Amino acid sequence: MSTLAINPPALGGTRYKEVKSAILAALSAGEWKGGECIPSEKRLAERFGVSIGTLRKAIDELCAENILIRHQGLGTFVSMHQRDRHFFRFFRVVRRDGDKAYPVVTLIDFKKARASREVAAMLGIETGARVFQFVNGLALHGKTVLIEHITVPEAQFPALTEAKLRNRPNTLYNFYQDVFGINVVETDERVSVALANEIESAQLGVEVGAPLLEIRRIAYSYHRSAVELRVSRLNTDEYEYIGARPGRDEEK
Amino acid sequence: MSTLAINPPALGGTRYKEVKSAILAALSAGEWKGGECIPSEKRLAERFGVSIGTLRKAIDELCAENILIRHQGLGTFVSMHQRDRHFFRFFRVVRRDGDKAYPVVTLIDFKKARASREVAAMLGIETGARVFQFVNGLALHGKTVLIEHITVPEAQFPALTEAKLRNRPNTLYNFYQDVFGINVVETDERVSVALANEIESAQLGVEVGAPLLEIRRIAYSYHRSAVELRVSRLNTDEYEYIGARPGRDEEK
DNA sequence: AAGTGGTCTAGACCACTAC
DNA sequence: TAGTGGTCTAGACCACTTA
Repeated sequence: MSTLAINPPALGGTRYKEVKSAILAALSAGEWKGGECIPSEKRLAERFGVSIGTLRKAIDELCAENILIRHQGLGTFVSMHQRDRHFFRFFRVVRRDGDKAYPVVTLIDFKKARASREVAAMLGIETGARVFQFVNGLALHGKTVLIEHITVPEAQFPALTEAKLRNRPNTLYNFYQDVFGINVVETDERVSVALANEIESAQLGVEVGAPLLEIRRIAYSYHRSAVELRVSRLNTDEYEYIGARPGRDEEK
Repeated sequence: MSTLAINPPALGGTRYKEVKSAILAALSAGEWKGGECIPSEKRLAERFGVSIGTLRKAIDELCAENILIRHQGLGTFVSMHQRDRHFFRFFRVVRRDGDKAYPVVTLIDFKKARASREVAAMLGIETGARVFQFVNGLALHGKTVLIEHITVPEAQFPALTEAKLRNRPNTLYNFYQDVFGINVVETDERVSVALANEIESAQLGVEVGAPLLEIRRIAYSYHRSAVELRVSRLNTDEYEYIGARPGRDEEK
């Protein structure tokens, strides 16, 4: 049907913004899934009743936001952020000499819980809502240097189990995408200093009270809806956090 | 003359990339200075012998990189990153509740020195080259929470003096732009944990050995030429560092 | 009213990928 | 060879700014 046809620059302001919203809506609705190819520019232009140039401008923005990926001669695909080199877009820890390595992840703990007021506020859910909480240890070059405390809402991750988590073949965000249809496209991170507790001390091989880098991350899906809360603690003896690159506009 | 005219997709690959390079070259040459208006799109299109659409694509990318800023009805301007809201593109410290405040800067120390091997490597200059080193204390909400150790090459900052530094009206990067014609357009930052020394202890009001967040920044001008090295130490009792926002592509 | 950038069109031709 | 996205054109009209 043409319920998806676009009207004159009504609500969104401009045609290409309307087209962009329509594509985003189709993505949210699951019309095209992670890694799949969306229709050709020509077909989409016809579907939305705009010229190719306008359609391209909409897709340009979605590509700039890493929501879509173009491949010349192949088509335009729904981004799978977590594969290959894209991995380091979200994993921002490197050795002091700049060497980037893939971490070996170990699941340390897994449990069901209820969202505290703070957690609920950050995830945009109700206080007391059911959540899963799990803890990962990440090893780089054979040594555990990072502990992650992850919280996700049960509502968005139905039937998540420790076994599924342990047996996932890919990265965590890839797992979210494949199993739950959740696409992490953006994160906010705040960094500060914290002191190692007993558990971290044991896992990281540092003394209790040793200073660690604490990274608090909220991960978002398409319409900036929060899907995951993650508090990580990093031993910065040999590794560092890659900070900002204000190449693009970030605040407005 | 038409030495600036563009040839068929020769070296750079595509027309708009050539145009982009030509504009970047004109900027480096100082043809248009910080804050100034560059010629209209129509005029530039004629000058480079391309259509408006192609010229716009070149400028689109330069705007995306925050090198130019468009103002509808007014013109396109050479970006002054450090003014107003743009300030927080480079100043990535906020109170834990998210409140953003402008820091009050105090010059604590200023001296001439020679570049060590490490500093020289990071700044892309020769070991032993003359540099200026100065130290700032930054206060937020009336309390000093950040100490910056800044190193700049004398070659690029001729006749920099303590007095000039102290009397600058604007932000530091604005000062670089106005006085030395140096445009900071990009930075790399690495974050780790460090322990307060005596000086930091006194300035920040923490104990010697208290854990601080250390941010090491290299600031770059147009062609990714390094212009400043800055090591900052932050007391994260009440403030945090704003980390990555992988909304855009950063590594390739 | 004049000048600017912002949007949009309806094509053309090229480069790349797959078959 | 057919289909895809990538580049480029030569305009039109709109929205905004300044005067």
